[in-house]
Amino acid sequence: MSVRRSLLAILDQGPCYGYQLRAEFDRRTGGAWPLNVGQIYNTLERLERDGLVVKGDTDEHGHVYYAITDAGRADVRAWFEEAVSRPAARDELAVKIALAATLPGVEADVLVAGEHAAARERLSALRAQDAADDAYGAEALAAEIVHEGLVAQAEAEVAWLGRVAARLAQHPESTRAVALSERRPKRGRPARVA
Amino acid sequence: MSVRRSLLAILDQGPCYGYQLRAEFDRRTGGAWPLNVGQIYNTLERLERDGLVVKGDTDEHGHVYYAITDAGRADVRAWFEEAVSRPAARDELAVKIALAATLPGVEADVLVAGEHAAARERLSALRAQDAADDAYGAEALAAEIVHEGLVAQAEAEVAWLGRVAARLAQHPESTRAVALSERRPKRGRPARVA
DNA sequence: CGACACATGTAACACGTTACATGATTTG
DNA sequence: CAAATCATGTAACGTGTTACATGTGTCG
Repeated sequence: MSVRRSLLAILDQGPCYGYQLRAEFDRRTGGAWPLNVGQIYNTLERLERDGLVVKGDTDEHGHVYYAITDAGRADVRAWFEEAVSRPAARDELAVKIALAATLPGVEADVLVAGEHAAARERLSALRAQDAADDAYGAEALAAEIVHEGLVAQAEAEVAWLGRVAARLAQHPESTRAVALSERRPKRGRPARVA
Repeated sequence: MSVRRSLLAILDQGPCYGYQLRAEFDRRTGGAWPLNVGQIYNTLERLERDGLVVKGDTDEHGHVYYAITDAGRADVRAWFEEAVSRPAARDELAVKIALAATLPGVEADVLVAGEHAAARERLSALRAQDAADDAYGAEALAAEIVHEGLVAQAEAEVAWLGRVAARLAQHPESTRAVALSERRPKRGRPARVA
């Protein structure tokens, strides 16, 4: 949903053609998450199908411009007005760690140590690189915002993994991993209620 | 990729039937990210198609068991051995904030304030709830690990959004938002190189 | 000329997600 | 009995992602 909404938000500034959209997206998000061009055209087709943009004419250079519609504008406004829903997606790392800690036969401590090291390395790499590479003004601001976000997330991850490692060290595997449950219809956690 | 791998990791403990897999996944991930049952059967089909599991016979209760194959075991081992790739996905919040900060006409300060408030609320809610509800032993451990991860992430998000808000307050919109670029083939960021 | 960036597009696929249909069994 | 849970499955869809085909223009 992120790419789709982003393209729409950019188109809210005025008609754009495909390649231009990628450039705009890239410079406005600091170049993290590079976007495959093919996806732009794909997404534009779907946006048109849904009535959020319309395909305009081709200009003298052969550029095919797309323009946002009223419905599209409404969608953008809604996106910017509502807060994003969190935690949106299953976090692969969290899921993996949780499973590793509870599945017998998995060396959770080793696994966590590995992830911890990897996280620390990512953090170092992030800190080493200058956020505002060659950018100026607003583009530099965007790059810095994104960069700071990535750093904050990496820091949190490192701290969390450290705590997990400590926790696991206290519990021997035999008291932490648990085999598959036998059928136990009512026992165990009751059904989730809203 | 997270669900698929998780189911495979559970099946590595022994044959399971669909409903059982959901229960195992749920209790081993602390009940965050509840999993739709339909998805289990879906995923099992795809895993079988890829030769990572095989569909076994039906037992006396009508339960259809699936068993992992050697290829499946190799896949699980690889998952547990390699560190997850990060930052994996485009972070919707980061993308949204970055775009809001650079697109003219978007009240980025208001938007960030809203997200900041929402993030603080999420953090409060997380802190209010007891991680290990009614769980015991290993299941409680899993729930706590996941819970701590969510808290750490929420804390990082709150701190980051606070910094972003401060940053935006220093820059008036006129110096931060930037209109769509005119065609500038060579100027601007050079093409990404590996 | 040859390489490369610019530019548009198509086709296929992966994973995740939900809605729905169906039936057996349990339990208040 | 009725409602809820257990259980299996199907069909459809959404976004994201990649690989590929194709052509123009530019520059060393």
